[in-house]
Amino acid sequence: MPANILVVEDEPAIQELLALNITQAGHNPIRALSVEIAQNLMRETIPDLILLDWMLPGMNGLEFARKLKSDNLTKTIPIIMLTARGDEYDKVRGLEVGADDYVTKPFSPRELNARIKAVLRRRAPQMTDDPIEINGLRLDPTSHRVTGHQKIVDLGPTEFRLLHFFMTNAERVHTRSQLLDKVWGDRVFVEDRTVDVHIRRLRNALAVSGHQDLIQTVRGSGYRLSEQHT
Amino acid sequence: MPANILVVEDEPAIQELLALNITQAGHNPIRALSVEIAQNLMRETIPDLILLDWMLPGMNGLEFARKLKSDNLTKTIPIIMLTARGDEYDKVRGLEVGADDYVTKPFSPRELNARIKAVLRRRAPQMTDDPIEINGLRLDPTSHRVTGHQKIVDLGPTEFRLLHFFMTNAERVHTRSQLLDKVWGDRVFVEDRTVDVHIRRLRNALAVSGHQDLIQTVRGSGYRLSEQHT
DNA sequence: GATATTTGTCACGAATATGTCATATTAAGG
DNA sequence: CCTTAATATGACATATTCGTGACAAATATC
Repeated sequence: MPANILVVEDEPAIQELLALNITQAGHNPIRALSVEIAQNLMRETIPDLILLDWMLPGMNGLEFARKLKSDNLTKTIPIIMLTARGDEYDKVRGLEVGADDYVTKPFSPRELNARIKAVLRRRAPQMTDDPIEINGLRLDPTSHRVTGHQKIVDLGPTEFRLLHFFMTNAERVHTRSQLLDKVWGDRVFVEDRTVDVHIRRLRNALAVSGHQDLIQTVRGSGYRLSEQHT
Repeated sequence: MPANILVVEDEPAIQELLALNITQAGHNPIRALSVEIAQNLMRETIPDLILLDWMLPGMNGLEFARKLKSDNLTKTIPIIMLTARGDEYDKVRGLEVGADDYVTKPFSPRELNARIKAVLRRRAPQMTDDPIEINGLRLDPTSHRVTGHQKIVDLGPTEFRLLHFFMTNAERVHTRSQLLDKVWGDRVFVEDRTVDVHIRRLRNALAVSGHQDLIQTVRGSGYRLSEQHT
């Protein structure tokens, strides 16, 4: 599965190098010479990964990263930062704002590819055992409990898995087949429409705490869990 | 449950990086620039986990790890070692002396956090000999007695161990095989459904003090002891 | 060695969850 | 508006999971 990788780097030679590498790794590089260009490009395509140089003219990488991480739409996009060798200070700052990994310049193509691969492998946020809370709805995997506003939400196994998936991948539209893959498991053969029914059951159950509108229908595409009230 | 994590690393920049990461993961870093300092700090606080650099001035990491693992007081503390990239020799030696995991430098923050979490999760709440009381139900490991509301609850050996485990790991779901592992011991070959039967016997016995609902069924997953009513 | 207790397994009914369909409702485009 | 496609909903047959009582084997107790 080829991924769109946004490369934000002002030095053309290095950018060329990066793009070449990415192409060879079977992915699709999107080049931006500055943060401003990057922001424009992102209006068209939301990339799967961002390679971000830390030293940029104008708005610097740090600021850009912080901005990305504070926006719900983009906060889940992994960022790999490029730092000068031994620039530990940058690394620290980068981690502060939530960069996911870093590569020191001069980088070896091999290392870069390895890290890209590693990060992309985790593209779907791993379902951890940490409790998740969105909009007052709380899901705790270890106790297998869902609560919202002091009320206990009673869910069947499938609905629980479904909600769990939605909460770990919030703000993102999932098609029915994606949901079948991720929630049901890829070996089953069930109708797409079945998802609808489970969505309804989930919404129904969520009504006890007033969260029935949390899962939204995106006509023609699928479903999405979002905190923003449309 | 925040954990105290001792970071033994002589390079200040990297130490800073590690400490920041640990803080962001919700834990409490304790910094030591050398093994000697670490040993002093450990007189005050016994950490829950040790991040140990392998290349240290003075006494090296290997020696320190071996020392920790040979002392009864500290042998159970998990150790994650930091090795230089591809230094397979160190990895082998490290695992030999009982390190629990390793991370190669330069490490990705995400990977580090994942490993920290994994190691800490393995730290199962130890079954102590202290009496436990939940919801008016009291279990005393030393006298092997269970009482609830003045009534004595009569339990068979297996049911006692089962209840003991549930009470030390309350509010979380345990699958049948987890229970078989933890309560029966991991070498036995018993049917999953046997757990059901023992759960019923336990519930039955707990009925004399009105605690029959303390252990709840989580359909499709397992069982859970919880004070909160469904 | 006789008796009581504990333990694992099974069979079967009850409770619950699941997938599918038929039909109602809703949104989008002309 | 009206048409059409997409989604929501209720109902239902089926499948799955759980609770329960019974029972025989193993173990402990006297």
